[in-house]
Amino acid sequence: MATLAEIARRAGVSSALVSRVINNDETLRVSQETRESVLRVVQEVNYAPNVAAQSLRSSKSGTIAFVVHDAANPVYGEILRGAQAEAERQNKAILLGDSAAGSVGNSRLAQMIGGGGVDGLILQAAGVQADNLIIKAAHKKVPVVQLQADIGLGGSLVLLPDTPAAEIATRHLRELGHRTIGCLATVEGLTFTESRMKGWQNEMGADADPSLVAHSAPFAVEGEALTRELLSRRPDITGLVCFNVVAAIGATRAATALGLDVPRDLSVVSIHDVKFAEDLKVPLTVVRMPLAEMGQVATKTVCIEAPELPARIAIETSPEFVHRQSTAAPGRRP
Amino acid sequence: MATLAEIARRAGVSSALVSRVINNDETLRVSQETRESVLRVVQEVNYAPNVAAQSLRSSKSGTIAFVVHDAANPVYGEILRGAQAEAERQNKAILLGDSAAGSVGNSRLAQMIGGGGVDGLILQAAGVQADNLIIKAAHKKVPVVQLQADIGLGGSLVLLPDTPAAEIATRHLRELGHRTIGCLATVEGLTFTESRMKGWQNEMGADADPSLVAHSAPFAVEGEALTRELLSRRPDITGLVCFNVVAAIGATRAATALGLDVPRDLSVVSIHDVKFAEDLKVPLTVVRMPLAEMGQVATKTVCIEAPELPARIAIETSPEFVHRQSTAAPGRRP
DNA sequence: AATTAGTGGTAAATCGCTTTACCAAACTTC
DNA sequence: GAAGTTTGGTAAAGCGATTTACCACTAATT
Repeated sequence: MATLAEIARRAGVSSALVSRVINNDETLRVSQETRESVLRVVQEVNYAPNVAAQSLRSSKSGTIAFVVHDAANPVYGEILRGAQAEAERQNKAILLGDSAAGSVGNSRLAQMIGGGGVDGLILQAAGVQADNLIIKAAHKKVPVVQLQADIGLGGSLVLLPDTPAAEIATRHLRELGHRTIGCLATVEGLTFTESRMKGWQNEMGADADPSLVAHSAPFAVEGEALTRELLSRRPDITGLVCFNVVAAIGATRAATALGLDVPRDLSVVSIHDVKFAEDLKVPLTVVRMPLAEMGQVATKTVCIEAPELPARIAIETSPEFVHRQSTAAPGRRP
Repeated sequence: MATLAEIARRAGVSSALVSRVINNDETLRVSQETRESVLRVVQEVNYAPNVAAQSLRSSKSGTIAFVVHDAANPVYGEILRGAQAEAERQNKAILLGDSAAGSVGNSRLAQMIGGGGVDGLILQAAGVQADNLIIKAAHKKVPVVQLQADIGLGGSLVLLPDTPAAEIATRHLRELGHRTIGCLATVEGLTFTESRMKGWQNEMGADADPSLVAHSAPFAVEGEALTRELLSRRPDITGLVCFNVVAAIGATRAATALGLDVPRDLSVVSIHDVKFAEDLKVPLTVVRMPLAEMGQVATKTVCIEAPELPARIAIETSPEFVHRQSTAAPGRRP
């Protein structure tokens, strides 16, 4: 692997000169021929600067960590896609951490976060308490952006239009004539859960009753179990707003298992879309969130070179309502 | 950010000593009290070694690059999960590259690969020609493992039990009584495509006719289009083996659009499973591949410290047949 | 002739960690 | 008491890139 010194030797100049030529140092005065001979050697040996050395010198790694609690979750895929695109623009590479795949805390990634090996940290920890060790590692060492929920890491918090999304979903059911609308929410206490709850409440008005609410982790089995419970508690429910599409799929399973037809007996609308929604037994009516944009904004934010990041960033892009066949007027087929 | 020197100063010793204490140098003779006072300071300042410096000194980055051409593809998610788990064991962090999300070639990731910033490269480029620049960057600088298809990068090639999987799928249809079985294959010429073709041929024997084969990229729309074409060419097809589950979903769309019932008029079996397969209109019968294991093996292989990696590694774990409702005897409902 | 101004570079110090080689001082041993 | 031996460390040389300060040499100006 070629080094600057090697090139300098071959070109018969100093390594300082080579570095300054390569980096287009404006203050450098160099003859055309010297410059060219340096560049020729650079080509010849296919030179690539050693990133560790650059990183050591500059205290910049060119890397940001993106930590989720389940990389296989389709929702994160889209956030990641947005993050990746923006990272490309910022000339950063993305280190992927999966807090479900193991304890991120004492992983290499944590070492890197603690040891100046990343320029920023984006953390998506919805539903699971963040790994304390990673928090500690990151503490004051690296810009942090939290996605969707404030789990006390400090740094920026990027939020989706959660309240509007829940309002859109709920309003849709109200407009179809539903009055008793259940709320299959996400994990209690998380920022986005509370914002979505507010959206549901806003539209439900006096009809918002605590017994209509269940909190589910974003897994199908849990969505199914909690929907069963919810429906046994409130058999009068005709519509259900789900805060997570994976839980919503569980909800349709529960309905089917209980002999209910979706949407005739139970309308289901969810936040977040899923691939192949059209191919499901019950194609879900959903409210799409600007997930890629969130990933993009988070990445951009974490790359800002500023003493203090903005505390909160709200993604303003409107959620997109997608009507499929899981919702209809009560008692009706679509 | 604390440095070794800082700790040394505080503890009143040399930084060499601190380093050797921290790294448990067996050859170091040190008094108990000195050791303890060093460790105390290390705790106090919450010391984390600078990874760039370590990396520069050791020529190891503790990082491996995992490059796919579409990180959102569910199939890769599982490979990635396996890779991540093994990376944890090897104490490596994973840099994720998405060759679809942008040109990996001149990205930071490519710089890192070329500049000693990664200890290994795992490349999944099925169906898309690999980015030449990344190939060049990696050339002879870093151990490379290719997944599923040899795209001329050298290094190791990790292969799934492709032929057995295709055999299992095809045999299943044969045993149900199908004779005219189409083959919705993946991109022609790729290693795994050819291996699966062989599996199909093995079971079809004399019935293997080239007109029964179509090659599709792993997208639903393309699977749909090619299935239409295939069925118009060979309307006598009663069973279809798909090499990719996403294309298989497209195939069921095509069948439905043509007024065919799956499985009564067309049985569909696919390689690879997908989440929520049970919730699809047509729950797909599939042959699951040991994807996580492939990710794990690839990671382990790329981490081997050896002059030469093994050229080929075959994953021997048997594919897992999962019978759902997309296959039945010709003319029958399940 | 002496000074100034420009041209075309270079030396050397960091960045922070690791490792090899070496060395005082204290303690044994003969 | 001279020669080893052990104990408990340290000095210094890198790893490779960047950057600041400085310098030799030529050409132009006074």
